[in-house]
Amino acid sequence: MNSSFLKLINHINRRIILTEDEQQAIIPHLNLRSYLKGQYIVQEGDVSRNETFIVSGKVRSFYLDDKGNEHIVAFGIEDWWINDICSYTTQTPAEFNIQCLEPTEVIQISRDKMEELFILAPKLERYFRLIIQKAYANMSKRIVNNHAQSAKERYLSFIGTYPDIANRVPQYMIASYLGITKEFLSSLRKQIHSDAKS
Amino acid sequence: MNSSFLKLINHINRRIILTEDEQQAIIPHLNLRSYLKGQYIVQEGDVSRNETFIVSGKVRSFYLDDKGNEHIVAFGIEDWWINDICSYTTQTPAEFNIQCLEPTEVIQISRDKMEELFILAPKLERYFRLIIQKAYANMSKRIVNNHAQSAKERYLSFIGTYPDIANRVPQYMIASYLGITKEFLSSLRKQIHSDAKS
DNA sequence: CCAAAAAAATAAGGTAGATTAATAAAGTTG
DNA sequence: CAACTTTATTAATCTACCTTATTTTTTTGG
Repeated sequence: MNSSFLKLINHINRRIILTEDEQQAIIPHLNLRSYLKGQYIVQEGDVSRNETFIVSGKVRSFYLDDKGNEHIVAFGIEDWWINDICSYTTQTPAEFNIQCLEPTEVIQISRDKMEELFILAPKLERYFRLIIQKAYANMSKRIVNNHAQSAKERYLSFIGTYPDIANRVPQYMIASYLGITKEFLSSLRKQIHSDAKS
Repeated sequence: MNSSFLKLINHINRRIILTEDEQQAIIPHLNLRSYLKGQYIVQEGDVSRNETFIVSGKVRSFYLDDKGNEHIVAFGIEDWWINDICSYTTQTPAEFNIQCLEPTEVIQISRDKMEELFILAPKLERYFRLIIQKAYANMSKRIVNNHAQSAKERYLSFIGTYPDIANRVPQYMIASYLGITKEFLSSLRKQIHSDAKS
């Protein structure tokens, strides 16, 4: 089996049990696709037609406000699903952009194919329920932490939890994700470094 | 059929199609329960053992930080599911409290009963997937709005979207939900009222 | 390997929202 | 309805974080 497809099948098998037959049946519904750095998987205003699983690479999901400021909602890395779920489920124009931060390989499943898959292997409903439940729980904690913690605490917690993201995306994007300006993040980093020395 | 159960069945039927048999089979798995104002459906430190659907009443889900400050994560009203999903799925101690703000009637389904239900009617996996997807999409927008909008804008948007909650819970809880202090919310309201007059 | 662009750092001045503390209003209960 | 508790207002002071502007460093690509 193609190693990218295998990666997804393994991801599924870690959460539910697929028979050999089911695994084989799923494969033809999958669509492998490569994006270059900077390219968009979903653009604001377009309708999101696919569920997207990241095989390799790194993406960001962001929102442009009235003043043209970017607000990063989420990063996506290897082995994560990423989408504008609202656009995908209601087939309405996306409010978020999903852009590749490096060359990125993904597996996509169109909405029609997804419905076929759910009939073929209803267990997949559970798989996606578990995935989104996890994402929801993380979002809830993030809401709370945004209120309960200072920017410095949130930054330290972020680089602790996602060191690979922290090291490989520009700082101004981390600032945007944390909800602070790049200038303020820069000054926090200065503080943190001088704290570490003394 | 008991009218509370009917309320839940209708809620399900609005998203998936249940046969008459399936509806009848679901009923015995449901557990009707009443709480008084102030009582806890889930307490921090306890394990959440049930999925909980609000038939009537109003609840809040909140987190206590190190300094003992309350941070409201969500409100729950009629026809909403509410839970500490992380605690429920992993059967670990809850980080959030879920407390009734008025006398509240709920339908609960224990984890074991839920597994039986999923075998009985696998469609329910889809129902819960749809429910949580919606909640996730709302959370994402809330994260963005917390960054893109001022406290005043968030407050106005909140009372516009949830007038029934805004009118029936104390202001200091709305402040907590919005991530601001009650004093600052009070001053925002003063501004808003004088804006309206001039 | 150099020029241009993108990202990061620095610094001064400004503001949204926090903190503290005191008072007033509204709800609750015996 | 009086005493008490909870909730809301007001106001002064304070600070975490923003804005704007300039400079330095790093990355990119021809």
